[in-house]
Amino acid sequence: MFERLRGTRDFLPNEMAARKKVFSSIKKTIEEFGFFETDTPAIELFELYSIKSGEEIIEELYAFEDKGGRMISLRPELTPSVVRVLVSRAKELSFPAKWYSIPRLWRYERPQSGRLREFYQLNIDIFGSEDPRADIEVISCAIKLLCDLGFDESDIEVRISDRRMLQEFLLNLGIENYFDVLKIIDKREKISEKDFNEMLIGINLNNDQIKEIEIFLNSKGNFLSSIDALSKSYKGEGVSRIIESLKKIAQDLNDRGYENFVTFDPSIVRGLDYYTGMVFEVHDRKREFRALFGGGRYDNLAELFGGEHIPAVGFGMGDAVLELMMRRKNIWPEEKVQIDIFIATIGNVEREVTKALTSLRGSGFKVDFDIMNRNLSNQIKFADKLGANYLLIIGERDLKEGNVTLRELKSGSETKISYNKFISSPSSHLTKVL
RNA sequence: GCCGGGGUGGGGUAGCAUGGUUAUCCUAUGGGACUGUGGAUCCCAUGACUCGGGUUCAAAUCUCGGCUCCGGCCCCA
Repeated sequence: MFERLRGTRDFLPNEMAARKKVFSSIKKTIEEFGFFETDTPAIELFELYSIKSGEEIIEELYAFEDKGGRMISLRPELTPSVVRVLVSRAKELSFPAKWYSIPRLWRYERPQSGRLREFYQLNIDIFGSEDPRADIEVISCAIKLLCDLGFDESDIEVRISDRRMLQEFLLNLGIENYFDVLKIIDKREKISEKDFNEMLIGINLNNDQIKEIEIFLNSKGNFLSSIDALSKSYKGEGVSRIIESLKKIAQDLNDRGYENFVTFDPSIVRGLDYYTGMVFEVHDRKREFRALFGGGRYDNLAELFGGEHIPAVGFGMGDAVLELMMRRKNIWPEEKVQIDIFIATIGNVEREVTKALTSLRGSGFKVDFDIMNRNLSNQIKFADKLGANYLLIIGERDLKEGNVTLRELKSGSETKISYNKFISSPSSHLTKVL
C-alpha cells in the first residue's frame, strides 16, 4: 500500500464534482470581464525563480536536476511563467492582454491551515496598461467572482494600499532603507506594538519617524475618505499623483457598488519584492484564515526578465483558503455524481442492451448498465447509488411482447413501453436533468 | 528547519488513566434470501490497533524514534 504524499489531496468523484462547480463559476465570472484562459508548463528552469528571489528559494521549491544536467523546478507560482511568455512573444501579442489561468502549483513547505504542498491558484493579470482602470478591473473582478460564489460584504474585506505612496511617505521622513521598513510593517499585525517599535528602532529610526509611521498606518478606513484625508495632509508632487490614481480607483469601485468591500490599509505591503504600485489583499472579516487573495501592480518584471517595459497588474487566489471560507459559510457545494439512466437486465438481453446504449448515448444521455451480473434487486440498488434519474429494465419475458419498463427513480412511477419505440426516440420519453 | 496536539477496518468510533480471553458499535463494501420490481428488511462475509525499537511473562494501552495528520513559528510567491 502506498500513501499520499504530505500536503497533497485526492479528489473522489463527488469531491471532484464540487470543485468543478466552484471552478466553473469562477471561470464564468472572469470571462464576463473579458479575460482569456492560458496555461504554461508545470516545469520551468530553476533560474526563472531564482532570478528575483535568489538561490535560497530552492529550499521552498520542488527542484531537481534533469538528465541533461539542467536545474528544473515545478512551478511554485504562475507569474514568472506568464511573464516569460509575454516577453518572448511580445511582438505578436496585442495589448492590453487580459489573461487568466488556474494552474496547479507546488511548494515545498510545511502544510498548515489553508496551505498545502500541491494546490490550485487562480491567477488573473492585465498586461500592457498603466491606467488605473486596469487596477479597477482586476479588483472588481476579484470581488465579483467572490459574490458570484455566494460571499457578500459581511464576509470579506479588500484591503488596498500603494507601495509608491509608502515609499514617498518614508522618503519625506528622510528614511532611506525602504525595504527594511516594509518587512517590519508587513509583520505588524502579528506582533505587539512594543515589538513593532523596537524593530523600527533596530533599523535606526528615531521616535519622531516612528510616530509618523504609526499615524500613517492608522489612516486605514473607508477607501475613498481615507484617500481624501491623505490628500489634505500629504502634499508634494510625487504623492499627489499617486493619490490621484488611488482616488480614481476608489471612486470607480464605489460606482460599481463595492464601497463596503474595500478598505484603504497602508499596512498591506505584500511580501513579494516585485510589486511596484497598488497592492491588495482579500481577507475574511473575522481574520480566521490567511489571506484569500494577494495581488497588485508589478510594472518592472518584464524588464527584469530581459524584455521591454510591460506594465502589469494582477492577483493570485489559492483554492485551499477559498474552500475553508466557503465551508465555513456553508456555500461549498455538496455535489453528487449523477447519470441520466441506468439499464438493468434480466436474462440474456445483451444485444438489446447494446442497441439501447447506442441510441441513448447518441442522444446525449449519460448512460450506464450492469456489468456485474447482479440480480435485479441489487442492480436497482446500484442504480440508486449512481444517482440515476431513470431505470430502464430490459427483461427476457417482457421483451417477448416487445416491451421494456421505464421507471423514474425519484418518484417511483413506472411505465411499460415498446422497446422499439423507446430506442428510436429516447428523448421523447426522458427528461435530461444534467 | 523549529514548537504543540493527534493517528484503532474504506469512513466514523469504544477500549488506553489502572498492560491480561476471540478488540466495541455504526456505516461502507461484497454475497445471499425475498423465485422479474424488496431503492426496504433479514442473514452471511471482508476488513483495523501508523511503522520500528525498548520495558514486561504479557503492549492498542507504558517508553523512545520515524512517518503522517491538525494547529502554530519561519516563510508566504
